[in-house]
Amino acid sequence: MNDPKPAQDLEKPPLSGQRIRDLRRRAGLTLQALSDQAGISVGFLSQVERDKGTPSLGTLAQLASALGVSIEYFIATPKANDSITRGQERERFAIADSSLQYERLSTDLPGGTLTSLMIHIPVGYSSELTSHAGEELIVMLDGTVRQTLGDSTFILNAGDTLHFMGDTPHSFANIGDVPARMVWTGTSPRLIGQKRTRLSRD
Amino acid sequence: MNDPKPAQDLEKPPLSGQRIRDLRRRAGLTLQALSDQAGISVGFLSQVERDKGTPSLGTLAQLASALGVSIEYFIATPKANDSITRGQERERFAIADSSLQYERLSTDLPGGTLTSLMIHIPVGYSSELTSHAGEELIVMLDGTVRQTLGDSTFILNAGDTLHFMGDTPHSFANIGDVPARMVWTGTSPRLIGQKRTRLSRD
DNA sequence: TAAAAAAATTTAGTTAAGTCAAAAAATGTT
DNA sequence: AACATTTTTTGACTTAACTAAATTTTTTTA
Repeated sequence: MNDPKPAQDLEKPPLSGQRIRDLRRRAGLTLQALSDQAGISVGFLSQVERDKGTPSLGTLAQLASALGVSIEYFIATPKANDSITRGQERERFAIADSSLQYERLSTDLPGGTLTSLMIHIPVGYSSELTSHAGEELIVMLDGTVRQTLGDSTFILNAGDTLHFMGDTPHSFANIGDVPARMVWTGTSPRLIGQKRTRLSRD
Repeated sequence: MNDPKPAQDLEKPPLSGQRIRDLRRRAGLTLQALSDQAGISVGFLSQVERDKGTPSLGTLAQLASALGVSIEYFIATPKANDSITRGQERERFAIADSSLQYERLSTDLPGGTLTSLMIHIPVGYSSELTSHAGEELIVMLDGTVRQTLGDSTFILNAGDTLHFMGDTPHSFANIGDVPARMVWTGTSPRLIGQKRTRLSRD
């Protein structure tokens, strides 16, 4: 742990005051009106909107609440590179020692939160129970899957979807007699530290 | 705009110190190591992790960067209700005066950012150019779509995907001879006061 | 198992920036 | 042009963001 590189050069906070202003105007509010709702002074709000001041997280939460959005909306996002994948060309990966296979649909966009996978679930496969931060949305394309979610259990067929917060313990299993396929999309950060094995296409 | 209810209930800032701690431990870092990387003192980091102190946005950005995640990861999220949709039961909606139809796959989870739609694109349909905050990911299920993205144009067939930031001006059109179908997923926030259908990218 | 080392927490501060109220300036309305 | 409304600026206050160092706790070592 020598020569630790500071993560940042004491940059400005990653807050876009312009987004607050745009939202306020879209809602047809004056500075005074919004400041009243958010419980801050009108002068400070003016400064925040013009990036001449930075609110604390608590104050930012109040602004978000008054404007009916979540805090993330105000966070400035860096520029990103787009990504396209081709159905005929995507490689399949497998978690180490697992028959589960998946294709990566999304890419790592700076500051992005979306991760999406095409998951191929063999007949009889059953996952372990897991939970983590972020949202998850499953779109079933083929087959039949039993999804547990907390104390609930859902049978999902092609066309069905399930949208839930990932911190609820959840698992899934292919209970049909054909391989199942789903599009899994999540907003948990990319913390996938598990080993991946590259498979040839079948 | 009278009797403005102050949003300030003297709440704690919406920060989950535990998430920072979990992430640090998962990365195998000591308090000292992470504080060095983030450029803050070890004592303060300890307090932040135990919710006994709140970092400024700038400091939070440094922590996020040092841990390789985005700020959103640390924001505490309220409890949510999960949602399931059935392929055979979902209603189709249309934008006013448009032949474009869509089904809602996701639900509104408090503090959530994920929105997902099944979009049915008639032959010959062409959308207007649009841009907005948030990420977008398209998974093509059927048909052929021409997607413009900034200066780029992509032909997307069944199985192809495209992942991009929504602030790049973009549009799409069905250029095939059969109806097209895509799963659209986005992280743009749900703006209060705006028609929900705005999210269908028109 | 005791001692040493490492890691985490607590404490007692400093200080700068978050935030204010009021004045001034800019903008909108009639 | 006069007035009202909205926004910005200004000069302050104060408190919490953040520190270094001491203390405690936990882990490692022999």
